[in-house]
Parts: sequence; C-alpha cells; structure tokens
Amino acid sequence: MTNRTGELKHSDTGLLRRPTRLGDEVYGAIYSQLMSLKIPPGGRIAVDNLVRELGVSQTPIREALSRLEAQGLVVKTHLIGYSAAPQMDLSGLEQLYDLRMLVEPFAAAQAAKLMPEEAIASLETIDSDMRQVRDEDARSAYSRFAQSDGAFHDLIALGSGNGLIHDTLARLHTHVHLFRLYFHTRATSDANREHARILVAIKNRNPKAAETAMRDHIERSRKRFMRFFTDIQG
Amino acid sequence: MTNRTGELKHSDTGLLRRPTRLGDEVYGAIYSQLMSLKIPPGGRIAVDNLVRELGVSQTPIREALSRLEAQGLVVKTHLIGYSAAPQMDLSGLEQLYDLRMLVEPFAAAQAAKLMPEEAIASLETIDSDMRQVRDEDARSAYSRFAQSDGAFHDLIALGSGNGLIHDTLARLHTHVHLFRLYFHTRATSDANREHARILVAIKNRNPKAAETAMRDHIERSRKRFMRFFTDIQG
DNA sequence: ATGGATCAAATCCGATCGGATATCTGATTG
DNA sequence: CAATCAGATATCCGATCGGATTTGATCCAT
Repeated sequence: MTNRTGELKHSDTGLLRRPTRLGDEVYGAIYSQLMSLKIPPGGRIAVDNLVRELGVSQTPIREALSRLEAQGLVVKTHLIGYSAAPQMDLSGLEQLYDLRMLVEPFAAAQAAKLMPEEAIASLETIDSDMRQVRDEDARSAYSRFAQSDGAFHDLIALGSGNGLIHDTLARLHTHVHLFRLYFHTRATSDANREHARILVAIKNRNPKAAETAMRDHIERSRKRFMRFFTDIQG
Repeated sequence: MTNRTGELKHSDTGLLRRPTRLGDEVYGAIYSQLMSLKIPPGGRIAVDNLVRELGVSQTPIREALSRLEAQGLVVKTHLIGYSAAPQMDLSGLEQLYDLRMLVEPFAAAQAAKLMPEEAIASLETIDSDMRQVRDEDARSAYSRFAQSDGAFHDLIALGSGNGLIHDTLARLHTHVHLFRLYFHTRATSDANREHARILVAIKNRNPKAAETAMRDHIERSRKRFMRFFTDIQG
C-alpha cells in the first residue's frame, strides 16, 4: 500500500535534487503490488483502476507500465491492455538459470578483481541480514530473504564493472519471479552457506574461486527449485 | 526512410492481425532516423518536432520513445527531454563484447542442436546476401552489411530456443552501435568467412564446432573494431 | 569605461491532465 | 445459433501547468 519511492535502479549520485517524477512513484506502487502478489501473475492491470486508486492521470501510469513492460514484469496486448507477467513455467525457469549460469560466474570473478572495498562491506551487511531472518512468519520471512538475495546478486553484478551485464541481470528480476513462484516456501540455509563462499572469495580478491563459488551456488539453487517444481507436478 | 511496420522483435506468430498501433509506426520512424544518423548520437530529440514532422499527437511519440529508452537507444533526462544514446566509447565497446562473448557462443551451440531446418535456410539466405554486397556506395553498403550481420546473429540467438537470451542480445542493438561508430568503414570479407564457419557447424548439427566458431568470430570482430578504435585515437 | 558576473524576464519544452474516439468483450435478443 | 447492442477499456488527441534554458539588462570590479 505504501509506495516506496526509493528505487535501487539509478546510481543516484544526485548532487542535484530534481523534482520527483510522478511516474517513479507509480512504478514503485505497481512494483510493490506485483511483489506482494496483490496483483497475481497473469492478473489484469487496468489503467482506469490505477487512475482512481492512485489519484493521478493516465499519463504517468502509462509511463510506468511502459517501463515495467520493458523489464518484462508486465505484458501488454494491443487493444486489450496490460497484465502482470504470467507465472514462470518450467521452461522459463530453465532458460533463466541457463542465462544466469553464463553471466553471473563471470560477474563474480570480475567483482573479485574490481569491487571497491565499501561495496564489499555492503555485501557483508546484506549477507548477515539474511542470516538474521528467522521464521517468525514464513511468508514475510521468505519475502525478506528473496529481497536480500536479489540485492546480494545485484551488488555483485554491479561490482563486475560492466554496466551491460548489470542491466542484463537486473532485467531478469530473478528474485521477483522466484518469489512469486515459491512464496510459500521457507528460506533455506543452504543459500547462506553458498553465499558465504562467494563472499569470502571476493574478499580474498580471488576471481577464480569467486567464479567457481558462484557457479556452484547457481547450480545448487537451480536444483533446489527444480526439485520443488517436479514435486508439485507429481 | 520508409518505416517498416514489421518489427522483428515479437515472435509474431500473428494469427490475428490487429489494427496497427500508431506507436509502432513512430517507433520505426525514429529507429530509422537513428540508424541513418539523421539523428546523431547524443542529439536532442524534441517531442514537438516529431509531432509536426510525423503529424501525430504526443502520446504515441512518448510511447515509442519510452520503448526506445528501454532498449537503450535513447536516453531520457527528467525535465530535460530525450536524446539519442551517446556514441559508445571504448569501455562500452569492451563491455559489449565481454557480454556477447559469454552468451553468443552458447547460443550458437544450442542453435546447432535445436534450430529448425527452415530457420537454417533463412540463415543461408542472409549469409549469401551479405556476400552480394559490393561497394557501389561505401556507406549504404556498410549499412546493409550491418543490417544483415544483425539479422544473422539475431536468428541464431532465436534458434537457441532461449527467449531470455534472445531478448538479452537483441537489447544490445550491437549492429546499431557498431554502425553508428564505423559507418565510414567498408564491410570486411573476414566476417563472411567467419560466418561461413558458423553456418556450416550449425548445418552439421555440431554444437561444439558452432560454439568455437562463434567465439572465434566475436573475438576477431572485437579485434577488428578495437584496432580501428586505437587507430583513431592514436 | 570595459569586461565579467549575476539576476530576472521571456521563451521553450516536457509532464500532466481530461476528454473524444475506436475497439473488444460478453450479454441479450430475434 | 447468429446478429446486435451495451459496457468497458485502450488509443489518441489537444490543452494546461511548471520547470529549464536562454537572453539581455544591470551591477560590480578592474
């Protein structure tokens, strides 16, 4: 309900505080609704509803939806309208992991070389946050887990020094898709162990180890989710 | 100049031809102007101009520009306006090639496994088209070369069967950037040889060879462009 | 008095809005 | 069961609002 204005998208060295774009707020509001599953996968998103709900005109809403579409989080059908991206299926999940497997280990290796010390510190903070997550409430716990996991990987992608790689991985919105699929799951401590290995390798400035650790992490993550998938299907 | 309505973006199995979106036409028009360098890199793009020039309202123009921005071909500065993406610099070019190097060889290998026969036929057509290009006019020749080269790689990415990989590579608009950088160059026949190796490997359904050939091709292409870059600077 | 800097009005242009039009959907009727 | 009608929704438009840029006039320092 409360829309987070803070988007982690722009580097925002912001020496100059420009007036907020209305579209940004709308973007955040819709993004939250997608994350919180208030808008279910495949659910229709009517512009008119948002006009009433958010009290702004169509223009900023269309602008925000346009961006979300570009990110693959909503889909637009001509003369039909917008809807939330459909639930990711098995094939989509495999494609997602295939692509991550190609890019993220490289990113981790580069990050081990190039990442500034303060970014590594942030990484440690995120990592320790994830360990704090105890299951008071399974759902909200997993939500925070997914959020942190996303931030962890995003920071490493950023640390690769390759903006295109960072954008590419950000565009996948891995944590959103996985969360929407498995929000009923509990956070696993396996991921914590794997993250620790990656973190240590980066701290030691050991690219090879970072690459291997990342590859291992993604591979294991894939197996966890795949097992889950086949469990459901029968 | 003539704007093709047909965008190669959507898979377009198009069972139903819906009325054309005005935004699509605008998209094509601007895209052409970027490709033809009528709008130079970094050049301002005023909405009002396009309103007069194309005879449509602001809305479809904003919609088109929004999409172009998502694709990274134009940049938007809040309360300032739109402008064409700036000339790619050396660092950007390296990032571009680093990413391609990670993804495209894999895509080629997958394509060798999965690509349907008729797609391979299209690939051959494009390949032979590229050989036909003789330098009547250096610039238009290179333009056609860049176009075909883009289509060649796009088709292979599509043939990988991984939509995310296809989107990722399409989003880079490699041929646009390279063309805008080197439109004064002449098409090289080296690329033709390298393409031939890739094509043969795919036809033979040999994933390993396709992967190697693609890796080799990108590596050589990178060297060609890098040499050119340092020639200019030095 | 001249050169440079500062401030303010005027103009330009994007951001936002509300409304008009065309299309799709599904419900009703012959 | 087909055709039609009504409701809903997206597309597109023209206009207004507000921030940004430019111009030029004024003021200070040399």
